[in-house]
Amino acid sequence: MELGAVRRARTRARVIAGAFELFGEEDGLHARIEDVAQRAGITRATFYDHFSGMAELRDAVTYEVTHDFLTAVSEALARLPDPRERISAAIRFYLHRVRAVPGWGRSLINLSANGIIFGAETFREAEQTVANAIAAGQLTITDAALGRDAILGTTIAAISTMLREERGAAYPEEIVAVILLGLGVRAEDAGEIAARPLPELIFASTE
Amino acid sequence: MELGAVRRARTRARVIAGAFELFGEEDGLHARIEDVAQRAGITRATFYDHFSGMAELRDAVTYEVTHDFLTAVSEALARLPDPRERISAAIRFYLHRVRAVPGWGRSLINLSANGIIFGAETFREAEQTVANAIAAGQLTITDAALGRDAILGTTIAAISTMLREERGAAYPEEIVAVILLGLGVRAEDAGEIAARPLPELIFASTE
DNA sequence: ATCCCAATCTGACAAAGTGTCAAGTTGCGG
DNA sequence: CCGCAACTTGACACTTTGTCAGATTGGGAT
Repeated sequence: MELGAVRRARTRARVIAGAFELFGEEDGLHARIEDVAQRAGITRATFYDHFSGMAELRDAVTYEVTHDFLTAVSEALARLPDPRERISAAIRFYLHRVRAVPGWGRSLINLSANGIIFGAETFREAEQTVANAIAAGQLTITDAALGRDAILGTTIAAISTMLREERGAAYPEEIVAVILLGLGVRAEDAGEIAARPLPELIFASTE
Repeated sequence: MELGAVRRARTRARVIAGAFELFGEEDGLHARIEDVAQRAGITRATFYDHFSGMAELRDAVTYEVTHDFLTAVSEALARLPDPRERISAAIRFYLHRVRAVPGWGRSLINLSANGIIFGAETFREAEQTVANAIAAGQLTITDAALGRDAILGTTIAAISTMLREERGAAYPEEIVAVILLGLGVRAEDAGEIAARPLPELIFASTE
């Protein structure tokens, strides 16, 4: 191990964890470097020893906060043979997590500079899954980008709604049913798929 | 007329028009007060004589830029008896305008602090229209907020996509068909409604 | 135990942007 | 062509960002 590397890593982790909290609070958009440093118990100078500025911090927090979740989701989805069920499960994982950890959702929304919560990776994955479902003849639409827009757009709107107003516990399943139906899944299948038990989600312990 | 009011109004209009241009450009998010003032051909001091700051300017531009369009849309929709067709036409008005005037779409996206392009007014209208369609027995969903999320979320994703990648001229109609189908419009109706000729859109001449 | 060196702290600085103000100039409306 | 409001000029205080030199601290190798 490099000299002082553990201390450095610990500090970095404290900064990211603190910033994540901050971004998830009311008015988290307007957090200043000073606030972030104070929350982490360090000085501004030290902050700049770890990050070049706010943009880099945002990227780091985004990565740290989504990476475990995203890989866990990816792995869980990989075990589902039906593309339609993969779509369903992905959306429900997101929405259930937002329901369970509202600060996570708020942080995500605040982190996204211009409303695009989902990174390029998620973007491509969603489109790919839709393409697979199309290839399997499960959908009536023929444009994967169209399906991706419906999925991600509706999901982010649902997240925003769940954070703003009280929605029932069944909201994620209802959202999924509407999306699947829109993509052309047969009506009698859409509801059933949306209600299937979710596979277990195992997070990599970064401890 | 008050003393000097016309000059004042003209200056204000120049500021708003210039800021609108600026917001629609690449990197329009980071426009400074100085830039806005320069574009309008005035000094910073004069800017502050009209607006308290960036937030108020953003509000003013948002209002100015959407109000005519929104009222025109509202009026055009009012003449459509079928709630499903009102949903369809509203979405298509937005998407076609973005296609015709990309700067308008970029400005809207940049103006929205956190991705919520649509103001509270539009929010309520969308939900109300969905509620009407539900009451008319045209949809299978029963939750108007759900329909609103699907409509607005998918629409904003589609706008974002149209500004980023090249999409065919038929994209708006395809988007509408997916949304209507998702809400539970019968498959044979969804496509037909999405393709109906749009009513004329008459803007109030603010000249 | 203790020594080394990277990590952190202290305190200061320059630069950029915001918001305000007083005093002077300009141009529209009567 | 007069008066008043709109605008300009030039300056200032304040906040936030980003950097830096020098002092201090703490983890890990010996």
